[in-house]
Amino acid sequence: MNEIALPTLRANRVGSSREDLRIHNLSLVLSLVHKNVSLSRSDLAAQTRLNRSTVSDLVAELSERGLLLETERPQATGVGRPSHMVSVNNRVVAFAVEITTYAVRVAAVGLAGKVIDRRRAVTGLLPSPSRVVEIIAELVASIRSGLDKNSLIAGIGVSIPGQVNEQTGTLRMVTMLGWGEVELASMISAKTGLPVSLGNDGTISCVAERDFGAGRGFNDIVYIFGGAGGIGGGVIVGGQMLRGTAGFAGELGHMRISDSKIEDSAGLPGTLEALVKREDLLDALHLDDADDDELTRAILKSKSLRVRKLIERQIDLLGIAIANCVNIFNPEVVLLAGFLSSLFDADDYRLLAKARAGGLAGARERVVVRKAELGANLVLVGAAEIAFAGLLADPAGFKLRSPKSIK
Amino acid sequence: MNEIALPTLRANRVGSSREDLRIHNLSLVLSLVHKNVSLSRSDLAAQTRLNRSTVSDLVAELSERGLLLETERPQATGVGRPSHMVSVNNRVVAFAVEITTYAVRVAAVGLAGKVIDRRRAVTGLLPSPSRVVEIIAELVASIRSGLDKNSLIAGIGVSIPGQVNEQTGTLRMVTMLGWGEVELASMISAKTGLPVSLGNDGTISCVAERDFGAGRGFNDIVYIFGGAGGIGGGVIVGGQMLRGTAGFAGELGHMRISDSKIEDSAGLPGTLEALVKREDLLDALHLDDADDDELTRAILKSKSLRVRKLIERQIDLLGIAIANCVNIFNPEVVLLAGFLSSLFDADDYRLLAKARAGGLAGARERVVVRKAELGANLVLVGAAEIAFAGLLADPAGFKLRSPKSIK
DNA sequence: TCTATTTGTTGTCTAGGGCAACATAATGCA
DNA sequence: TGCATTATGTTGCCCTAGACAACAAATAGA
Repeated sequence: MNEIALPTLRANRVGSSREDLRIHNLSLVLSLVHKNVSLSRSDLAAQTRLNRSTVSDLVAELSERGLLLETERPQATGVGRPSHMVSVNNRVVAFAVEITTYAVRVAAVGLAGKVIDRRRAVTGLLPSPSRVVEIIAELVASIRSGLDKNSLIAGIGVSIPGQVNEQTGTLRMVTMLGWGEVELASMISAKTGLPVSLGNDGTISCVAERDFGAGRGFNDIVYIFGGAGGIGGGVIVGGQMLRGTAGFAGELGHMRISDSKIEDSAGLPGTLEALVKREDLLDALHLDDADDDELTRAILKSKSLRVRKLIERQIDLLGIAIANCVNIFNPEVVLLAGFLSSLFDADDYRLLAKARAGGLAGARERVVVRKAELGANLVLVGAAEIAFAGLLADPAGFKLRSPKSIK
Repeated sequence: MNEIALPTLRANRVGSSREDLRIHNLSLVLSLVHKNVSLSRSDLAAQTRLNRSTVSDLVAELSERGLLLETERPQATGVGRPSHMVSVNNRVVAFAVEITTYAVRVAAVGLAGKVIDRRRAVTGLLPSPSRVVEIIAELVASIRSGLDKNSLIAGIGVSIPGQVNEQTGTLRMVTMLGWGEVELASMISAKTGLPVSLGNDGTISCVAERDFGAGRGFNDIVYIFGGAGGIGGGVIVGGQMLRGTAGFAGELGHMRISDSKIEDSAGLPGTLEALVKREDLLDALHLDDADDDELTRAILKSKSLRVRKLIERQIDLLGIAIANCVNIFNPEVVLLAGFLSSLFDADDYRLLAKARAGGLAGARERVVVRKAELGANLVLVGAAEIAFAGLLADPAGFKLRSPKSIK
């Protein structure tokens, strides 16, 4: 029904001129097609409530700029003249980068959300920032050289397993990598000649879920992700990513919920991340390593009382955290990803009961708790999304690059 | 329900036409003058980045509608032709209603933020909703009859010490009054013939602080209020009130931060509200009743070890809650109101240290913790703000009423 | 008094969305 | 098969609202 994450125009406090109007409407149309991959022009007119002729004009401009494609032969859906389908041009691409503890993944992702090419390189343990930047630049260059000549490059979006100042493109405290303050965005930009956007991995995954996953159609989402390194999160408020002043918002894993002295990865005691750990589950199940599906299966199969107790404890704690989020954000949906979805599968009834018990009457009623949808490509798609953000916000003003023009 | 403060244009997902443009710019100008009480036309042009002639035109339309006033004799500020001052017309009024446990306050508040008239009636303990509505209607009517004939009435804004569905104007769970689900907005509207907006008291106070108090100039605010009935809160994200799906968001007091079994007013254990209580302070200080200033003085004067310990415990818990908020919202400022500001005064150093200790590196750095500013009129001003919201959002389309036309 | 500076005012220009009329392409029924 | 119906695309014109430029007005300072 409602479309989400549509472009908020510029939610700033300056006056708007006719140009802003045009930018907004172009942005709106492009964003709508982007989210739905393909739409008819009449759908666009209906959803935007703009005049047919206006939509035609907007679509024409976006097509001219190479952002949209119109099908020649429209297929009929019912009575009346069939409408042309408009789809996003997947030749408009962004480079999505995922930095993890010991590897880097880079992908070219089309505006239609399709992964066009993907490479991966192992960085080794605790690599230096400049080494990682080098590897990223190499991977980007090699993918770039293989792109279609007509491609248009929007930029690079990078997912970071730690804190990021999104305003300045600076890293802070990536404990998993042992990095302190690093000017990552400008470093990557210098080596590639492309604009770079950074984002926290939780935030980025949340965006991906909103646009293409279990969060579609929702405007108020709490997303909690459990990975090997800890628990991250992201929050969508009124269709918009919650960023905070510097982009540090959404650290749901470091929410303190207990008097326990056990510390999380950031050294904070009694937090959700400190108490609900993937490792503990693996230990109890005598698993060395497992992906989330294997973990879920192992949990469901296990007859061990110890495992049972552990899971109940973790579920109860997760329930408390969810309740806190519900009281604070009054969201439409809470999405659980990573091993937290294994906990959901283990005993969703208990989890929901616990979450409800801690929520206030009003807020908890309509809340839906769900598993996230997107799998391995999640972060890459999300990273591409933040790279596309500028283009989507101002389709006419955003400068796209060719695959050839290096630097 | 509606937005207050600066009008973020319509952050909606439909296309914009020229009319929307006009609405936005009118809204912007009116909101700016409203926030600053008085501004010169050149200031307006500078701040909105609109053309001088456009600002003139907008101001002229708003003046014609009786919303703004222009001074005849501009006073010079420097070189150049002096600019006309534009101020908000305080004859445009809203009725602000504050419902508390045993009394109702109603005020007429001008668009300039001045309280024009104010009445109060004691309701007795646990009055029925319809009784309270009756009292409100009477107070509104009596104030209304005394208003200047040229007044323009925007509507009624009501502050509720409990949960409110702002979308539907329905109350839920006002434990302090023993009320369940009540269609309060339509009840009041039926008796007064005026549009009614409801808001949670925490939310409303937060809005008032943002617009006229310690939150001026900030876009990301966490507000925590400690009253006799418990702890409420409000959050401003990117200049906008955090509302959630149904308007239940911002219940910071019910955030669970401990394993303690002590329950808060909603029956939730281990929450901030359960553990940090005004009552406990009064008890320890052997005070029967005291306002916040008296409380602060008593705290600072007290030499009792028991009091000292209690305060330290409360401060530490409040610090944890603040840290959680900082990690979740990455705000620019955290405002403490009510008896929480007494705790701040008691030992701000300890409180800040505790809050910092629980915050993540990035988010905690620039956070400022402050006492809220506005006093007794806070809630009334805030309630008026939510009544003005519709007018500020669409100055040309909003229907104002005369004092005479009853019903 | 004259100049520089800033602001207000007026008339004109123009971009861009609305609208109506018409063209087009499908369905459905006689 | 032909014609009515319906939904969509296209075209030309209109209108509004903001920009802009030129000029007037009001101040300070020399």
